[in-house]
Amino acid sequence: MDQRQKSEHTRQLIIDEAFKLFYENGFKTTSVDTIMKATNLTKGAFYHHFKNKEELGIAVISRKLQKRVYESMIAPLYGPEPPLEILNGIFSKRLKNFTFYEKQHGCPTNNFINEIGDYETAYQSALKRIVEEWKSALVYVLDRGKTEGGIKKDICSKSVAVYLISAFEGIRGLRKLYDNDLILDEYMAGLSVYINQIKA
Amino acid sequence: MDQRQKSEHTRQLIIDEAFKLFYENGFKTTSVDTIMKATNLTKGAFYHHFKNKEELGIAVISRKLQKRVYESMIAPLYGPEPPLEILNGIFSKRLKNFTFYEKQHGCPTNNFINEIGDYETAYQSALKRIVEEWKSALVYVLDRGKTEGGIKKDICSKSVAVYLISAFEGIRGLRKLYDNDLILDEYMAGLSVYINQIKA
DNA sequence: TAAAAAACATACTACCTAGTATTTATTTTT
DNA sequence: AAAAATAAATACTAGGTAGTATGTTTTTTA
Repeated sequence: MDQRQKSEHTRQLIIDEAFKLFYENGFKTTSVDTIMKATNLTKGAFYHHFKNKEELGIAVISRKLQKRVYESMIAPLYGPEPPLEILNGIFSKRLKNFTFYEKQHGCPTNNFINEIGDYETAYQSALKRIVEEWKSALVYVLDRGKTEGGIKKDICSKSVAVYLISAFEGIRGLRKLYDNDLILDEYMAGLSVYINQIKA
Repeated sequence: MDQRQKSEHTRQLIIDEAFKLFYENGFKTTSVDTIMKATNLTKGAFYHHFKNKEELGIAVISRKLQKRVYESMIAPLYGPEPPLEILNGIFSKRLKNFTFYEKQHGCPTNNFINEIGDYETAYQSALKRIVEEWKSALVYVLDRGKTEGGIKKDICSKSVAVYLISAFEGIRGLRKLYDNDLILDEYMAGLSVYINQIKA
């Protein structure tokens, strides 16, 4: 492995372990020491690759989080299936298939938003970029539904997109408080009322 | 002031200052020292009134948070106005009237849920109690709408309640990322689509 | 009014925290 | 192969952290 590859590998390793620990224990309460212990490297390596903890936070958000959201929540929106079917898959079906671990710890993006979304503009911007990308993709699929048929033409795509995202992030937080999926079932039934209203 | 009153006053002072600091800077990152500095008392006073920081956290949730949510989000649900009007007031109108400070820092309950909702069962239970009380009140007003007319009889009150709460908590988080109310307007338009669907 | 108890203050401990300074090992370049 | 550059380790600093031990003041009780 040449130097460039090795360096990139280490950087990614730090980001990966940091993401995991941030997700499980929170951003502000996860120390650089703890992260580096998880990588089996030392503090020297950390400060060689990152200026400070904030730079790592931004990297975790814009590299790791962004990618995860894109793969699971955004890319499917550009698929060929009927819009309503896609929406149901993203906002409903997916939920029940989360692991215990994912249900317990909620949505990584939502956790970041609520923990450090009001902390510094750098974090705000990085997180906002994710939300905006998601919103755009939703507007795209809703507009497609309007032209192809299946979705009412008189609803505002942006508004529906925001409401869908809000409810999804909200339920991922609420689920943390419970030890079973009942609240998820109720959310899903509540969502289907919504989907029903935008159906043409 | 007799001893009992004085003691209760101090306890409440600590809870109030703690709530404020937790709201602005997070629970885990607000130190006991910082809280006691805000009260102009010392650590001795703190550990006389509370066993440890966790006990304070629980007190803030079950005394301060619960009360706030009750007054602003739950009590109005038992008012005499038409159900749909009440729902619009709670989940929509209220939003725009939040102060800059409240928009910036989001919903105190939601912040707690996302920061420590997966941390310890003691926190979970205390937070769950708030959500359940809110949910019950929503079910009450939805059921009233069904019998009095105004709300469709074939929707599941519990599900609609959960979906409304989810979306509300979600948007209070998202709003942190933006420096204006556009996202709130979109949420409100998205909500009105929902309200429209449950209307009889 | 003396004793007891409650309310609080002061001073401390042991440990964790982000970040720095310096050294060593490994590659890459010349 | 020597010089330069990069990757990473080690050892440190200055300050924050929850919690404790003990002392002092005020209020209540007997």
